[in-house]
Amino acid sequence: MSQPTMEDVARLAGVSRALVSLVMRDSPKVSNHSRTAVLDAADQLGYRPNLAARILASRKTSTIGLVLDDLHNPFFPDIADGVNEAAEQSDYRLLMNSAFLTPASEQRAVETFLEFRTDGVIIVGSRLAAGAIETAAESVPIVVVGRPLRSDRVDSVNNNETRGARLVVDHLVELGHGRIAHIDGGRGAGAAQRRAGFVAAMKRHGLRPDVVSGDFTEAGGVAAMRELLARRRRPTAVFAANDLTAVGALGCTEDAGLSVPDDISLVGYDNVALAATHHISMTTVDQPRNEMGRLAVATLLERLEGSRSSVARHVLAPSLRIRSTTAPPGPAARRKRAGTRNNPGR
Amino acid sequence: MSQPTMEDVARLAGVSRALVSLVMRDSPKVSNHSRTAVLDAADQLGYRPNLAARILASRKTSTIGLVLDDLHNPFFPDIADGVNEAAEQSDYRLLMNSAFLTPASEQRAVETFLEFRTDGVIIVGSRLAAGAIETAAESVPIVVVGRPLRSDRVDSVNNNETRGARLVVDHLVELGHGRIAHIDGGRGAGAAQRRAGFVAAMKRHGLRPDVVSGDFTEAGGVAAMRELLARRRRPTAVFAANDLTAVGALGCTEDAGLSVPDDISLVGYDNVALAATHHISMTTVDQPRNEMGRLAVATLLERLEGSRSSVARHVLAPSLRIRSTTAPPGPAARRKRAGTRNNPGR
DNA sequence: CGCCGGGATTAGAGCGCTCCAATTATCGAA
DNA sequence: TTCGATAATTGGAGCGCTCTAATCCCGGCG
Repeated sequence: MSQPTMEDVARLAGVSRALVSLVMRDSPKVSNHSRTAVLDAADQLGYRPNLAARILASRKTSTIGLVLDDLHNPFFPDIADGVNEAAEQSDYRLLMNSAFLTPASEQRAVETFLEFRTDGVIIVGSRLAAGAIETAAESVPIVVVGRPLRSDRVDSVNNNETRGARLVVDHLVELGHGRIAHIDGGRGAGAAQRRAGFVAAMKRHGLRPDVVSGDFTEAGGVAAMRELLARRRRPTAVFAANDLTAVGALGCTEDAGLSVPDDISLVGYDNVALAATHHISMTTVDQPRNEMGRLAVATLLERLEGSRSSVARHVLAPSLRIRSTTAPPGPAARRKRAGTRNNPGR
Repeated sequence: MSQPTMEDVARLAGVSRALVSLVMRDSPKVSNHSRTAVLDAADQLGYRPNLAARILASRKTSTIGLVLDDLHNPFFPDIADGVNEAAEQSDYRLLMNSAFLTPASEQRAVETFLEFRTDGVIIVGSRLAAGAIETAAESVPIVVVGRPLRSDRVDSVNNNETRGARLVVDHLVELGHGRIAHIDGGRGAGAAQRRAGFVAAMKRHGLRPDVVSGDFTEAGGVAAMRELLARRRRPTAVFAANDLTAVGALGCTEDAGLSVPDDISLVGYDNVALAATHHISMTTVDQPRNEMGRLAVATLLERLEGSRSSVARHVLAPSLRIRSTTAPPGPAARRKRAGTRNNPGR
């Protein structure tokens, strides 16, 4: 299990260690003859460069670290896809870590990357205190995705949360809803902005904003919905902070023998693939996740290549996707729509 | 951005580099006095040990690498949770990578860990050729999860695929189904065994096994189901290779105006959280994913601590979860059940 | 009062690689 | 044939840490 080193390869190939190093890095200034000799020897020994040594000597890792808040939320893998695609086209290798929904885990993940001295770090859906991110950014360029952040040192990529929330409220109000509740994302990234956007939009319409707390998970959606349904006066529409929460709320509502959207309209956020399936067909707000991932990498590379030193704050436009979980409220509306909606039958 | 080194800390604290090293590793043989001095100095400088240097000098990374085939399939995050929990209780740090469903990406991910010299690697749902895994295992202990493998050097953790498939077929046959199709997982991990299990079980019942190809993705499920529905004689039941595929098939079936389970019964595999939601309520085969993740770590640690040198092949028992997507076939059965099934209404 | 033992500390030799300056080989031109 | 230039190769000095062996320090003991 003890691995061969460059020294071993050099000896076998009958050249110097430095030459082997050049070959391993595809330097053009190596004769074909010695190149093949080295490559053969390396192959024969099963040689593989030692990353740690390489990093130590070269003082760069050619690696970017990606921290995802929650792998169970499809939003994150979607971003990861974008990040991966962009990273593949660069010379950087990707290393990931999950925050498993807790700040402590996230901190640990980031810390690992800092110790590793990755060239850059992308944090998606950070739950860290702004100060902690700021501090980390002192030692490595960081791009935060999906977490609005006003910092003049940390780059960020977001969608316009306020606007997204407004799109939802406007849509529901237009349908005739007045009692609209919001299941928020608690301390999750972007939750505060979505909540604020909801409150502002409601007030704009002269409506009373009603917020119950959630946590961006499906279970959280179930719990919050249960609470809402238990009320004397139920809301006629519910805006969940993300699709995962909305799916939980959907299941809970049906469990209670109510129908969506006949009894209650439901809106999510993110436009995760699941929401788009015929079976769920959730009205939601789309965030261009793949693009956000790619943009995060591009933003990071600008820093790494030194082509930008000022802070970058990208804010992409969200868009409403109207599907089958929203409809006008009340029995009248329900009757009016009878027979016109597709009904999966399950 | 240039980081302080141990040397800097030592100088500031007025001690030697070696002492700082001891403090950083919580050695007990350091006086309280110098410990605080060092810690203060480190803090003041914002010192963070350099992982690369540390690894190089100590010849161990205290890191285990985790490679997941597809983040979009909740099966993998579930396993990751188990792995994380177990890793947290050990002294090993976790580093992840996604294979993004392609062998090439997976190979790259594994390669990164090999160069990094992680102490061990856990590959979940590997698509690599057995030979490639075997080769990699020459330089680092590897545990493969969710991919049956006969190797006398690579440890593995699996559920009994054959048995899982049999549970499904038996259940469907018991309900009265005869025309049962299987949407397989193509080249995905474990797909071959599930397929074989399906074929064997069908034959045992004297039925003709009908297999169409899928790829463990939702899109694959949609495509395969479309093909099945287009047939002159549709199957009365479909066994999808995993839940993701089943969800795709479900949506597709409903799109076609058919009802599950009235027109077609549907079974998945994995028992992913999504399948358990009231809204989907999918009959499926449960794999103890969290436990599998933990077991993978335990298995790896045994190797690392040298308490086992023989190969370990854990095979856990799958179990059937009967929910609302399976029912007896045919119009008669349908009539019989009229009004008895819960109907979400959407 | 010198010596001993053990805890605390330190010097120094690497770990496997990159990078730079320096050396050697190669080759055409004068 | 010689020289300069260019190409190819090499030695050696680190990169920032760990680890072993050696040293230091100090109180207690004979």
